[in-house]
Amino acid sequence: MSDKPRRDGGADIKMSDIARHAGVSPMTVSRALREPSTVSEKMRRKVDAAVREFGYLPNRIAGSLSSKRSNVVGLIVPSIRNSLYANMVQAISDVLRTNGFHLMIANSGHHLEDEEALVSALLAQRVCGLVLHNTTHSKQVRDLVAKTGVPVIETGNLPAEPLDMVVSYSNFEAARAMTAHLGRLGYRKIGFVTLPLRDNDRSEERRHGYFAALKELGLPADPSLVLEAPGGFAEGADALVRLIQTHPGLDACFFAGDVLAVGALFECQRRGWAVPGRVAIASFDDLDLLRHAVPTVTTLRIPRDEIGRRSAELLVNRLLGAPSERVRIDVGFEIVQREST
Amino acid sequence: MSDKPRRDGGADIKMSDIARHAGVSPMTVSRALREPSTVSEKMRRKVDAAVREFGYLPNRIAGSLSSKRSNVVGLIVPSIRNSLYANMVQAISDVLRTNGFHLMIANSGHHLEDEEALVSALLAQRVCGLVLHNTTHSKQVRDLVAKTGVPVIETGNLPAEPLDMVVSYSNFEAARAMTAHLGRLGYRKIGFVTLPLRDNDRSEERRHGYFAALKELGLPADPSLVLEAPGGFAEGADALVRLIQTHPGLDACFFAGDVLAVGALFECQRRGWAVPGRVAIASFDDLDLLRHAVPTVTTLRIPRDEIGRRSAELLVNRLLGAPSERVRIDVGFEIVQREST
DNA sequence: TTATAGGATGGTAGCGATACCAAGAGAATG
DNA sequence: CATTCTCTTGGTATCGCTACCATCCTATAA
Repeated sequence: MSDKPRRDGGADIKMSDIARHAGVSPMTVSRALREPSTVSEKMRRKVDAAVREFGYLPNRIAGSLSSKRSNVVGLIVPSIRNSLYANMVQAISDVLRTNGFHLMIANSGHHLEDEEALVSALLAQRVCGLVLHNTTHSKQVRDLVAKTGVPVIETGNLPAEPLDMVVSYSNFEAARAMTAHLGRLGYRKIGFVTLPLRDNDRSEERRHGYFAALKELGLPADPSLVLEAPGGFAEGADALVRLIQTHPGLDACFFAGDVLAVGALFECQRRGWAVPGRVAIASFDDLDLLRHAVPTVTTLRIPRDEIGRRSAELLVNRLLGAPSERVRIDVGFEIVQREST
Repeated sequence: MSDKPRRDGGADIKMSDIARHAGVSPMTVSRALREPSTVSEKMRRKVDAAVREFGYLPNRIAGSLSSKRSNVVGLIVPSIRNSLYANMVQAISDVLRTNGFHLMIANSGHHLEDEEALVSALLAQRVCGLVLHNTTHSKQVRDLVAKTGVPVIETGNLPAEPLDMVVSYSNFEAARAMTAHLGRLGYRKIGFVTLPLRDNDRSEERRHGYFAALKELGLPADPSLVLEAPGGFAEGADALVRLIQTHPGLDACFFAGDVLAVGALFECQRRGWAVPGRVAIASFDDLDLLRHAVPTVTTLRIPRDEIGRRSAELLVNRLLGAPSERVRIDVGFEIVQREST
């Protein structure tokens, strides 16, 4: 190939070329492509023919610059890997696509500084909207968002002071509800395993919810019943074993995050601990896995795809002209009682 | 609907504003931002100060149009939900990001027609490169790619006639190797459960691999030992039960796709079928889950993140000027023998 | 028939950056 | 001291499209 990396290939057909070959003005081509109804049948046919003949692809970059309008939404998630986010991303992607928008995705790895850099980068790309799976932001981010005025959806938690629109559930309420549920089932010594609390308001809220429920149940708040563990099968297993060693009377354990519960369940199978006979296990988030494991696992169903869908819908509506009003949607959650408790 | 959706907010600072406030020309600002080394220390400081003062964010859309260069890579996966792809996506995203590129993602839902529409849309956005998790394309797609000359990575299979660059493993070889492995372990009646074959060359290749291995093993090729199932726990369970009902002598089953094996394993636990005593179970793709299940599950390790990483690296190199040559990387696979076989 | 509205077209001027070339200022050379 | 070279800086012309306004034509009303 050539010296300079060229990426527009040989076929560099532009609108004016199509116009010339169709015997119309560039404006007519532009209109025929974007608002066909404003163009006469005859013109439209001429344009369509030329477009097809040359395989013309309008340059959306130029279009965006000229119209000051973009059709790309930016999304920042803590981790793309995590299947919970994946569900949400898929839902967002689907809604955007059916409305002619595209999705630019980035992952912050749970770091606030990274979020800052990514928000800047996405805004520099002039995305027309943002979805942030995170509700605690640096001042920089808040300023940027305020200054540019892009519509923003926050997700993953229900913040006290939202940037703009929010679609989420309450981590506090969810954790409290599950803990209370365990109490109602008669469990008295309930362990709590959480994802790392640092830089993660969601984990923090869940922990508060756990303690709030204990209080309501009239159970002692024993900090040594709380363990912090990075998400993962092995970590869940490990956490359960440690809890049982230090608290032989443990009769239930609530794993507030990602596959921890399943790891623990497998460990019980390995050690021959009956679930829920020896220890009951409850999880957070309705992974498919939990419904099929043996025994099936009690969990909190968070409607991740609904979150994605509604986020995208709100964004699209706003972009299509809906008034700029604060919206706060609590999608709620549901306790799914299964065999493990 | 308000009159005009504006998305550039109040703060609409452009390079010329920064230039004026810094007392330099726009070109100097542009250079100070992109190639600071070509600008004198003094100028750079003036520019930086002004940039910070106004919180200026360069407009990459304008930049791209002007330079005919974009820093966005397009990615099309069959499903964002699927955690296998998620691993790859994350790896791609990471590499791109450290090189200053962004990722636009779309999912085709396994439909070729959708791929076509998405490729067009991404090319209209003037992405500087494409990653396609699919190696069978419509003529339209092949033409588009050829005409625009964008660098393309294909992934997910090793095609006979690649579009451009390929990073993958051989589904045929992988399935053959696993089937042969089961044969070597002494299993004689080996079932095969595959994902839907329609529009999916990867599944098709796996099936061929299975039959090729049977032949090498001198085992009869019995089509009734092959079942097609959509991915999922329940589907895997169901498939195994049906196979065992129709073939009581079944001593092993190879699940060539997505969580099918785990679903089957759970079913065995429910029915009290010993694994591998009653039936051995082998899977495809090294989901974390398989390493932790009880029993642990024999599987094929496909280096999904390596695929993502190397894809992105190839793309970045090409974009940074590497010569345009066909590259075909076979990342291989590995049989992971565990307790289930 | 003339006036007038309204829909369909086209011309022109940007959008906000970068490429390319010209020019000025020093530094280095003979 | 003149001359050449290099390093910075700035001016100008796009990039490919769309907004906006002017124009033209046809249809309807008076």
